[in-house]
Amino acid sequence: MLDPLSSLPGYVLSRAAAASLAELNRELSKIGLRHSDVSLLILVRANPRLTQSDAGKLLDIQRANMVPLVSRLLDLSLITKKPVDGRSQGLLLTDKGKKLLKEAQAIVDHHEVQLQLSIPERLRPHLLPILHALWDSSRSKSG
Amino acid sequence: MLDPLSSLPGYVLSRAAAASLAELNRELSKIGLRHSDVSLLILVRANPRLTQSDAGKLLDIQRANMVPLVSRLLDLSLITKKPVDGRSQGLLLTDKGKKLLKEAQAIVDHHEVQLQLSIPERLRPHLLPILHALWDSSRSKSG
DNA sequence: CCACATTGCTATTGCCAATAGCATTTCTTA
DNA sequence: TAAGAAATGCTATTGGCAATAGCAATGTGG
Repeated sequence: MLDPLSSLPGYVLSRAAAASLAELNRELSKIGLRHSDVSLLILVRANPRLTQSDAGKLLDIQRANMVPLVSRLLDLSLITKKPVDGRSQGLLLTDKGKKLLKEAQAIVDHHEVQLQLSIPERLRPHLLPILHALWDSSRSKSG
Repeated sequence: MLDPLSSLPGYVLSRAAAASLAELNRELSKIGLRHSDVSLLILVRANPRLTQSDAGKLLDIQRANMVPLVSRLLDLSLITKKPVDGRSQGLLLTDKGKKLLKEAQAIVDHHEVQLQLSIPERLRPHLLPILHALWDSSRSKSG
């Protein structure tokens, strides 16, 4: 059966990303989180009092779509909000959030290592540069 | 603002794929198609009388989710069904489908070329091998 | 002060994947 | 060949996530 799609980098890129994300989500579901939760938690840990809007900019998630994501983490008591001014609220990890993030981080780390190991050693140094090049170029067309 | 995510290959992979797909869909929307439509059309062109189930296997789309996809292309008169046996039906491109696919192919080709050009020439030969390595490993975990 | 931008939000829509279950048809094999 | 197993196409539903339009409250700069 002919598969003309597998010679198209764009197609393979999408398939690889989808499969990788699905695998990560499978692992993360064991601790009740999704990849989007973890990316936000990691961001808030690195940037305490980060604004919901600014987080959205870094994650390329629109303000409107940040609402249910943040709400979920609030409901789970993984983060809190502290008013920065009258309209903005800085996000902070709770102790529970910090603790759960450590577990999530272990899962993510393992996932990332597996990703690295999955490609031939010879090609490994080129992985991140190539991905960043792809990312940057696509980004410049939309943002 | 710290962005600890951009050093994670898995994260960058997802972001790159999402951005690339969004860009492709933007272009394809001009001719009323989506990337999933085009991938199926390309597959049917390469494998006339391909079964809906087999197409799903190649595209990694479950049988249930193939239904609305195929229905849409039928409604648009881009494909037809010809019974293969009592339960299976082979998919075929209509003349209209062939014509529209040519336009889609031009868009896809341009997209793929841009993708290639977006990364430094030195890294270009490594693109497809790396993506395939990522795809294969993720695939082996789920399929 | 006033026009403008920003923040967080509601509400809706669309795309796509996942699951469970069903009727029909085909294949297997005992 | 009859019976059980598998395959095919489908319905119906759910969940995750992105995109859009619009709103009230708040902040900012001329």
